This record gives sequence, structure tokens and C-alpha cells, in this order.
Amino acid sequence: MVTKQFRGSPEDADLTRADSLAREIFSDIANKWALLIIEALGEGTLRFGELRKEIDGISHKMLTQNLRMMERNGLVERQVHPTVPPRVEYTLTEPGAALRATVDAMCDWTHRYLGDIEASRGRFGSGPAASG
Amino acid sequence: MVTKQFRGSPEDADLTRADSLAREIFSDIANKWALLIIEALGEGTLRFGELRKEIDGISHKMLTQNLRMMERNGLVERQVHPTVPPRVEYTLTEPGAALRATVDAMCDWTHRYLGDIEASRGRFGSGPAASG
DNA sequence: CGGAATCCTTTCCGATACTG
DNA sequence: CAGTATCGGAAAGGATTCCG
Repeated sequence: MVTKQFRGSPEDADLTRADSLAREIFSDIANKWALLIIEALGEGTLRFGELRKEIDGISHKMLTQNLRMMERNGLVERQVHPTVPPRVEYTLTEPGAALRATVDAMCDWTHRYLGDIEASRGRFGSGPAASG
Repeated sequence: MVTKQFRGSPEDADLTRADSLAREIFSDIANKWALLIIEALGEGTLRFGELRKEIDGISHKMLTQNLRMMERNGLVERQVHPTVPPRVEYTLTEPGAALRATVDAMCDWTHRYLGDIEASRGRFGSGPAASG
């Protein structure tokens, strides 16, 4: 039940704390860039620059920011090779790989219903017109 | 391949248009509130006010805004009962219900890895400390 | 090459007021 | 009860610059 969060009742402090944490994590990953990064890393390990090229439209800043967040949450592992120029590689962890299956499903869904959605958009606006 | 979007090449106009649309839809639904609404409607039809109560922390405005977007994309159906006071009900469509399975998986994932993530967060910050 | 900090614009989102 | 519109602060996010 991720829809619920915390209410201030002191008794169920543990339950509400878990709910609050669940919601926080959910909010972290229910984000465009994070999901696209997971999708991109699904193929295997990628360097920072490769990720940037793979994910169309992501900025340097957003990529860094989301990778930090995902590293903190243990979704990706960051490996720094102390060469020059530096080489930094990102890999999905086991939790990250598990989430990847879900993201794949979301991508499949998108392509599966692309036509329906386009049609729905066409109807929207012309649909609920006045009757008289 | 939702990670790719459109490049201005005139030849593959159709392909890039589809990619662009796919990314747009993906961005629409890869959003905290939209996913929580889908999750909430998974149980069955709910009124506006019920949704508001079900989804902790969502504001009147965000709920309206996301419901419009989801209606436009054909994820939810909106039924207005011309009573007084008005009664408006929201139900998942078939595409919406299909997406629900994915969102459920995301919620399951969240609870499944809650502990791991919390542990990872604890390590983060104290991990990459200087060696000397 | 990858990261961090800065600046600046855009978007998000809550609060409020008003309508039917 | 549900929806729309407006306002203003907060946060997101892009561009740029400097560092190792």
C-alpha cells in the first residue's frame, strides 16, 4: 500500500515509518530519468558518457544527480577506474536488475498501447462537447 | 527502446515520430502521482473525493491535473452523475488495467527491497571515505 | 572524462477563491 | 462535491564553467 503514508499516531510509529519510507523510495524511482537509466543499464555496464548518449535528452546534471540517488539506494554500482582520463562505469545491482523487469514491462506497455493512446487523444476535446 | 527519442533526420520521420510519442507517453506515466492514482483505482471505481482520501498527500489540484491527463491518454474513464451534489467516478480502462499490473510490480518491488535499500542508504556516505 | 558548483529559466505544486 | 483559474514560493532542470 504505497498510496498511504504517515499519520501522526504515536502507536503505529513503526508501521507508519515503513509506509513513509516506502513512499519515499517509490517517489525516488517513479521518475522519468531514473527509469530510463535503469532501462539503459539493462543491456549491461555502461560508462557515464555512454549512458548520456544512450538516453536521449538527458542533461549532464540530471544524469549525475539520478545516478547518485540510485547509488545511494543501492540500485546501481559505481566503479571508478583511476586512469587518465578517468573511466567510470555503472552497473545494475541485484535490486536494480529486479526493478528492471518492471521497467521493461512499462516500456512494453507503452509500445503495446501506443495506437490506443493516440486514438484516445484524438477523441479527447471533441468528445465532451455540448449537446445543444 | 524508450530511451531514444527523435533526431531530425527527415528519412525516418515515422520511426522518430513514434519514438517521440512513446517517450512522451512514458514521461506522462513515469510520474509519482499518476502511478499512485492507477494503484488506487486498481481496487475498483472511486469518486474524486475517495481518491483524494486514498492517496495520501495528493492535493486537489494535482489529482485533477493527473486525472485529466490520464483521461486524455485513455487510462481512466470519467463518469459524471448529474445529481446534486455532483458525483464523479473514475474507473481504469483496459489499457489502464494493463498498466496496473506493472505498477503493482513496482509496489511489490518497493516492499521487497525496503530493507536492502535502507541498509544501502546507511552505508552511503560512510563508504567512499579517504584511505589515508 | 566525469563531477561539482553556479546561474537562470521553467515547471511543479499548494493555497485560495469562485462557479455550478 | 467536483472543477477551474490565479498567484507565489519551491523545486526541477538546462547551460555553463572550473576542477581533478
